[in-house]
Amino acid sequence: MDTITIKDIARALNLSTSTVSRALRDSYEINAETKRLVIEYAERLNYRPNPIALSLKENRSRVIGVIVPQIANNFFSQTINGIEAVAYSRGYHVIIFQTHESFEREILTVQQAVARKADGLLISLSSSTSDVTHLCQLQEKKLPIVLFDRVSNELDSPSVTADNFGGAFAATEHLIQTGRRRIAHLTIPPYISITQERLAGYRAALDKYGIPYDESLVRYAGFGQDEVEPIVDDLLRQSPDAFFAASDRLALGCLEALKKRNIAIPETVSLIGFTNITVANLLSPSMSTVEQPALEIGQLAAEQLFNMIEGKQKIPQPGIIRIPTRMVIRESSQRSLVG
Amino acid sequence: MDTITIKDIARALNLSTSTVSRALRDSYEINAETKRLVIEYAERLNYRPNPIALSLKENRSRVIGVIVPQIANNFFSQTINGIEAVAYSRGYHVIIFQTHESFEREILTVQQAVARKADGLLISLSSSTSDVTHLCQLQEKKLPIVLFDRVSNELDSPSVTADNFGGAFAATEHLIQTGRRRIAHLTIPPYISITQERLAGYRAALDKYGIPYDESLVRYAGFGQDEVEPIVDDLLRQSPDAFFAASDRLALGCLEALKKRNIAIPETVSLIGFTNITVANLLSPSMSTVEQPALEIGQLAAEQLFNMIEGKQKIPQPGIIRIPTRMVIRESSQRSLVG
DNA sequence: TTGTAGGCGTTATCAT
DNA sequence: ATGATAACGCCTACAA
Repeated sequence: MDTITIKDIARALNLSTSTVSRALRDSYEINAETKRLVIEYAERLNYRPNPIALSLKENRSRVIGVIVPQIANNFFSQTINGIEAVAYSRGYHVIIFQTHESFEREILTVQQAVARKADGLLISLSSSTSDVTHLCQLQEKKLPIVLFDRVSNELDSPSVTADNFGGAFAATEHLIQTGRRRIAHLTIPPYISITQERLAGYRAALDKYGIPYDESLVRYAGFGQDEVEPIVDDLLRQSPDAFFAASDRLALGCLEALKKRNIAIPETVSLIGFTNITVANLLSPSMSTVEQPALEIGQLAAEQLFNMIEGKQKIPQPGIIRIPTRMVIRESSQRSLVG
Repeated sequence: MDTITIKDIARALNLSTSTVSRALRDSYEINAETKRLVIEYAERLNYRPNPIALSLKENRSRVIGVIVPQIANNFFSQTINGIEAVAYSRGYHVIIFQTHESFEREILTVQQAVARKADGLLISLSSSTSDVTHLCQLQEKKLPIVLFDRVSNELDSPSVTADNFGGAFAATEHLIQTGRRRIAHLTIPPYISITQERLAGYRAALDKYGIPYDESLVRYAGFGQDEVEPIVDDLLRQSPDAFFAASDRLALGCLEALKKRNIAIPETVSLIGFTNITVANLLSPSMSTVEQPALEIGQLAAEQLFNMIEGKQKIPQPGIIRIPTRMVIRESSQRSLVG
């Protein structure tokens, strides 16, 4: 791999490496003619500074690390899109890591990012992460960290999520207002912040309408292939008159299971995740959704991070920014489950 | 960022950096006691070798670059999953770049990957890439490159795709066998290999059944938001009795447009892309699909790449590996468009 | 068995 | 205006 270096240019032009370096960085104290010569030659040979050498020297990489549980997930891939757009506009590159919902891999992954001298980290916590000391330590070492989506208040960092509470509240309220009382809540593992927030929104809505909270209507599902179906069966035994699923995957799994059992669904609300409105519109039976602003979350999180990285003067305000969700109501024609 | 280096260990233990280095790499020519001491100390301080320094020294990075048009795309995100799994198991890391379907960004992106000393590249070409000399040049410099999904025979590299011809043939044949004769083909930009292959499969099936190829039934759509609808309208004017869409996105766009116009669909086949079978199963109107083995494509492509990177001895067989697709037939109840 | 020196590509400091 | 030198963290040939 015959990469051309500053040395090559220096040799060819009978200059010292320092002169070449200065010429390329357009230093003022350099002869205009020399400068022209160097720049021309560099261009002709398509010289590119070695980012690795620069990283070693400057102890930074112009790379930010993005750590997500899964890439193959509509929400996260759209978030990454937003992050990448912002990073790109600032001349940074993005390196993406997956934790596969494993705490151990999250730790390894964070170590890797740090070892590779990422200038900052954007993290969405794995579902098995309850302890964030590994992140606290980095923060003490002044590494800029921003959490998004799955956040933690154990960590004093800026965080960006959707308004999960509000979205869940609206979804549940809608179901109540259309006559449902026994609303099943199918949700993701309990540790994650979004689960808690969505559950709280659900409970608050029940509260508001004087409907008692019934624990037997709430079920947590992991990320396994065949976990959803038995849980739906289980919930059906509680004779619910509506389903409120906390994610795309669960909502789809739920629909699938119900269809299989030939159960007509009055209305199912999938909270959070149906960024892909196109799909939701075409689903049968139809399903109302709460749309999550994935792109915006990514952009805003990235902007927060760059504020920390570049404007070191500003003290990062460690607080959670919540971006409003948007509810899309799709009425289904049947209501057979309604009491 | 108080990262601990080999120097720190040397100073603390009153040794030279070389001794420490050797001890850590478990060199045979080192005193067992010294070795123990060093390793223990390193562990206690949680020492991690600086990959950047290593990259600079060894002129390689243990990172492979993956270049895709879009991350936020079911197919690509699943492919990346497969790639990552293989890379991870070999101790490599993956850095992902998006070209956003732009030739210019593909070039920039490839340069970046090279500058960052990626040990190899996995590329799915952008839809606006017709010229691959930028890749040929790298190949001459011995950089291992493997193409996947969107390949090119201008480049003598191992390539991995789905059996697009076979999939399209099967899809079209199925439509013919169920009585259709005027099968509209809604497809992606013409430059890309997969478009050509799918079109060829479509034509071959028509041929087999003596149906003349009608150019007015074929339309290419770009990746813009609102491109699909007018094209579908256009196609409808040709009074087709079936649709064969060449991607997830187009198939969904097509369904959406038809639904909006209250047009009953006898059957639409979306070729290639519905990795997300769950969604396809729930769609209304239902739609047969050709499933693409995204994960396997990623894995196989990565394996090819590692063969080139590690077993430099083996001459990479520059040929296209085609992984079979799987067709899932979902019969729709209505057939109103059928002549 | 251990230490010294040089180099990977670049820039900053200090000469000249 | 330009050059020599050292340093970033690591490894390795060579010396001791």
